[in-house]
Amino acid sequence: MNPEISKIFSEMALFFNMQDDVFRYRAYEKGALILDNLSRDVSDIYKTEGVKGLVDLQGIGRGMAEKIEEYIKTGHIKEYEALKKKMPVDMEELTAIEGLGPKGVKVLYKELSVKNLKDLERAARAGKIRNLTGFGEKTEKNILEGIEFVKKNRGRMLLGYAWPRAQHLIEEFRGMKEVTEVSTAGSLRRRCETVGDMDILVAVENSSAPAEAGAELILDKFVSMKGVEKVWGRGPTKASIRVKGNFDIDLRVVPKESWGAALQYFTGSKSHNIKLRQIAIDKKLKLNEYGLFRGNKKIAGKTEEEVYKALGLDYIEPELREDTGEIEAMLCAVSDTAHRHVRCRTPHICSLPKVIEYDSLQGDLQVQTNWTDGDHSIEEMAKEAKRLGRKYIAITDHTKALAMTGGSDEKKLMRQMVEIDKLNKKISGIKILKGAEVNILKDGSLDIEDEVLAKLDVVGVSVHTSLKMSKKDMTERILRAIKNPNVDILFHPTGRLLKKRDPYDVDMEQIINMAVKTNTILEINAHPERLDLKDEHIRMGVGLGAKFVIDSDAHNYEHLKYLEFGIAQARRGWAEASDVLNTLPIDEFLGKLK
DNA sequence: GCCGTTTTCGGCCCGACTGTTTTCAGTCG
Repeated sequence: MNPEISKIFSEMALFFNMQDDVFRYRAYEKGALILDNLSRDVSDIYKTEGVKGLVDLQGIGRGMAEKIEEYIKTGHIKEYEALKKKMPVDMEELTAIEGLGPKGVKVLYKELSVKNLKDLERAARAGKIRNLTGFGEKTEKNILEGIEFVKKNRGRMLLGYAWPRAQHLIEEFRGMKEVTEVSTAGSLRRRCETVGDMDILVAVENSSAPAEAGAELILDKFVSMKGVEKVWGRGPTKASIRVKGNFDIDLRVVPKESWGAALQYFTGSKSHNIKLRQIAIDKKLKLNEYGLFRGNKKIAGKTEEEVYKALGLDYIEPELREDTGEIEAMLCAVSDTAHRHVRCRTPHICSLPKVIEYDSLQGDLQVQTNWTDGDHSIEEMAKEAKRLGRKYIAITDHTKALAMTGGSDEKKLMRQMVEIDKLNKKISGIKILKGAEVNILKDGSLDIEDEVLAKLDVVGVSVHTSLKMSKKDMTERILRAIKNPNVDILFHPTGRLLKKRDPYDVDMEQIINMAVKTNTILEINAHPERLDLKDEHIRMGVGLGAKFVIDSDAHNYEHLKYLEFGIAQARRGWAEASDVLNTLPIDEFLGKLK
C-alpha cells in the first residue's frame, strides 16, 4: 500500500506548492519519501500498532497518519480528492516535463485550461503559451521538446547500463590536464538500481577562479562531445546536456579545495543531505557544496571524510546515504544519546555495518551456457571467469520445464556432469561446479528428480512460470521448494524485471525466515535487469540472519562482469562480507551448503 | 504539516541557472 499512498502524498505536495504553502509542500514531499523507503507496509504497521505506530515514524505526524488511516479504511483521501476537484489537472504528468513545475501548471490551467499532456501539447503547438506572463517563446519550445522526451523515454536507465557509460566519460575527463579529480555523483554514485540522469563532478586547480583554471575548457568539451543532442543549459561552472538514447547528463565543475564538500553534496541523497545540513545548523555551522563553514571560515571541505568528521560522524559509504537510518545509526554509535530510530525497525540499527567490498567475491554461482539458452560453452565461460579473477563458477543451465530454453532433463544433466569433470582436468586455476537452475513448479515441487539433484554440487531453484498466483499460494510454493534438502540456493527470489515486470506477490519475510531455518541461501542476482533481491529485502535478510550469494546470471561471457552491480545492491542492503558466502574460498563455501 | 533538553510556537536546506524580467520567480538537484 505504501506506493499508492506515497503517490497521493507527492501529488498533494505539488498542489500545496502551487498554493505557495511551501512548508506543507515539504512535509508531504517528505512524507511520500518516507513511505517509499519504509521496509514495512503501512497497513501492517497500522494493523499492529494503530495510528500511533504511524505517528512514531519520524516525519509522519498526526495529519498524515490520519490520512494514511483514512486510505487504509476507505481506499481514498478526502482532502486529496477535494484538491483534485478544485483543480482537475494531472499534476504528476505535467510536472514531469523538464522546466515545468506546479506554478507553471497553475497558470496554464487558469489561462488555457490545460489539464494534461494532450492539452499542453495542443496549447504549445497553437503558440498560445508564449503569450502568458512568465512564459515566452523559448519556454514554449522547451515544453514541446519536453513532451517529446516524456513520450519517448518513460522511465529511468538501468544502473548496469548507465555505469559503464559514465566510466567512459570519466576517463575522458581524467585525461585533461586541467582536471584534478573526477567522479560520478548523484544516484549513480549511490548505485541506485535505476538512474534518472547521470551526474558527473570534476575538480580544477584554482580555488578563486575556476573559470580561469579550465572550467571553461571542460564545459566546452562536455557540451560539444559526440552524441550530444541538446544543451539544456550552460553556465560558468555547470552544464546540462541530453545525449543520444534520450539520456541527460549533468556536469559540475568545482575548485579542488571544495572537492569533498561538493562530492558529498552532489552525491545526496537529498534527504541524507538535508539531515546533514540540519546537524550542521545544530552545531552553528553551515554546510553547502563549497564546504562546512563557521561564520565565514571554512572548517572542512577538501575531502568527504573531513566533512563527515567535522560534523561528528564517521565516513558513510555512498550506497548507504539514503536516509534510511544511517545517520542515526552513526549518532547512536558515536554519542549514545537517546534518539528516535527513524524508519528502520531492524535490530542491528545501532551501528553501521562494514559493508562488503567490491573486490571480495571468489565465485559465481549462476552461469548459463550454450547447453541451454546461453551463448557460450562451459569452457568459454570458465576461461573468462578465470580471467576476471574468479576461483569457481557453477554451471546452472535451465531444466526441462523451460522447454523454450532447451532445458536439461535428468539424462542431459548427467551428460553435462561428465563434460564438467573433463573440463576440470583440462583447465587449471578455476573450479567448475556442477549445478542447475531447477524450476519450481506450480505446486512447489521441482522438475528434476531428487536422485539427480543429489549428485550436483550446487542446486539453485527459481520460479519461471505461473507468475500471477496469489501471495499465499506463491509463498507456499516457494517455501515448499526451499524445504527440499537438495536445494542450496533460491535464485532471483522475487522474479522482478526492472522496468518490465513487477515482482510476483510473495511474503519475503516468511521466505527469509524459512531460508534461515532450512539453511537455504538467498541469491542477490546481479543482472542489471533483475537486481533481485533488492536492497530492502537484503537488509531485512541481514537482520534476520540469512546468508546470500551474489551471482551474475550470465548468459554470455560479457555478463560475468555484472557481479559488481550485485555487490552494489548488497552494500545498499547493509550486507557485510560475512553475510555473502561466495566471498569464501571454495572449500569453505561448499562446506556451507546443505 | 512536522518538530522540540534552547521551543507546544515559530521555525522549517541551499545554491545555480534560465527565461522572463529590468531585479527576480520558478525550477532543479
